[in-house]
Amino acid sequence: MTQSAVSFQRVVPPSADGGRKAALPIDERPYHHGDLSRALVAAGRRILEAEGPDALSLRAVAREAGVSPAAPYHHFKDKGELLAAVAAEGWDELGAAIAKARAGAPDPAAAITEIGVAYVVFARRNPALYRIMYRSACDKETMPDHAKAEDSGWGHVAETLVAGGMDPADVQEMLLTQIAAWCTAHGVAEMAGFKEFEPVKEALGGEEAFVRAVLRHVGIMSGRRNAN
Amino acid sequence: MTQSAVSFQRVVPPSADGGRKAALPIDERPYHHGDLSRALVAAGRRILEAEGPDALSLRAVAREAGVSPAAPYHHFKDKGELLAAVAAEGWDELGAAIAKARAGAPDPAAAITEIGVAYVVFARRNPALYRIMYRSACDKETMPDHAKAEDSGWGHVAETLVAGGMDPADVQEMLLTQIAAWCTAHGVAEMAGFKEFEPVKEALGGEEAFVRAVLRHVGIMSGRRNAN
DNA sequence: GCACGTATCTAAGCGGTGTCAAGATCATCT
DNA sequence: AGATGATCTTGACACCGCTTAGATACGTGC
Repeated sequence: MTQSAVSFQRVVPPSADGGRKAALPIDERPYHHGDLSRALVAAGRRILEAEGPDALSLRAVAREAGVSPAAPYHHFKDKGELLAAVAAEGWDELGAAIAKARAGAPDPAAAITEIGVAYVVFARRNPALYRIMYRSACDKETMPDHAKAEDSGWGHVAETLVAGGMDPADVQEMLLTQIAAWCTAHGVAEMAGFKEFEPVKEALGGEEAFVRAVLRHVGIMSGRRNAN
Repeated sequence: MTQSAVSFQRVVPPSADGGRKAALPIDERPYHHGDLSRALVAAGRRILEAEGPDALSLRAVAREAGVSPAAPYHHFKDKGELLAAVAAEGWDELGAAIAKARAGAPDPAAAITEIGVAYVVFARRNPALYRIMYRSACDKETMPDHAKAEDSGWGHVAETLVAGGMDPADVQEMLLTQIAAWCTAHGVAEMAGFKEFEPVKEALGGEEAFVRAVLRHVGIMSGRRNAN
């Protein structure tokens, strides 16, 4: 494409406001968005944070992106695929948070706990996003691709277990440990907000301390061995 | 009320077919149902089992019960309240399954594992119901009343821990242990179907053995103590 | 520099949903 | 018998996911 034909929809670069164009006067709105799929995902996350997962409709996302209700169908097969794209972003960010937590831990045993804490903290800070993330996974009964990639939570747990002395050839033991760790983190993530636990949280000095206590209580890789 | 005024809508007792009346000729259908709220919950469970949680709409429930779309609003404030009623039934049944599993265990340590297995088995056999159960709990960030009642999962875990020697006065330790157990069971319940775990399940001889292995791996109350 | 194919978007509409307001019907109490 | 309150229906509204048909703009080939 020649530079002479610079298209006017780039006057406001799409990344500047996350793809929102609804504020523009109608006749200044370009027919082609330019980067709609990314803008739709961004709009989805905004709605998610502002109004919760139940408000996340395809039409609302299109509205937020300043586009007709049918436009998203040219970028996503259906609503589920859009949600999966939003969820994928979440899994990536969760993976990054976990990597950071692991890097800051002094030894593998501590790393396992810190990974769990980072997991729960992420889920508690982004509850709507976390629900979307898990819903698409549970529906398909598969771990999301972004969650089992190398630089993801799952991978970091595996590496940490090996660093802590576990034999990577013992696939069964590795898997059982990873599953146990993952399940506990997921459970804590979904239940940590329950009002019944407020007293304990206060006694321990806040929710993060509470989470740490629960995870340590389970004690994945804390030196104990199983009676089997 | 006098017995002389026996109402004709009792000709077919509501429990006989679970409240379904759609099969009756239209002009034989009584204007008043007689036991609609119970029938609606029963209809909800039928739809849940037959078509999954996404098909569980208020209108579908009303249809299944042979009643107009607005009728449920005279018995439930909104859709959420109907779902909560369905969920409550689920929590009761889960409590019963847990009680049974606990009763069949030789000692407290085994009981904890069996309780967990019963929990996961229930969730895996009634996946749609289980999702409804947890959704209404997570939305309100409270344990469902039916789940924390005396003869419920939560109560049975507590009693088992005490029977195993834990000091009930140590509220914090009790709660942390219960939470850890509950979280693990919930996590396993939601992830046990993941395709990635198929090999391990086969190696262990089925899904129930797999669940047992994971739960034992966490080892709530299996004689080990925490490094804390 | 222009035409054409294709990607992108809009408009209109279908059947479905949750929810509400108004009216019909029935059980019961006086 | 008449009034009252509970229960159910009818009809409507706004929103939803999704489809089809047509409009528009981009970029490539000439």
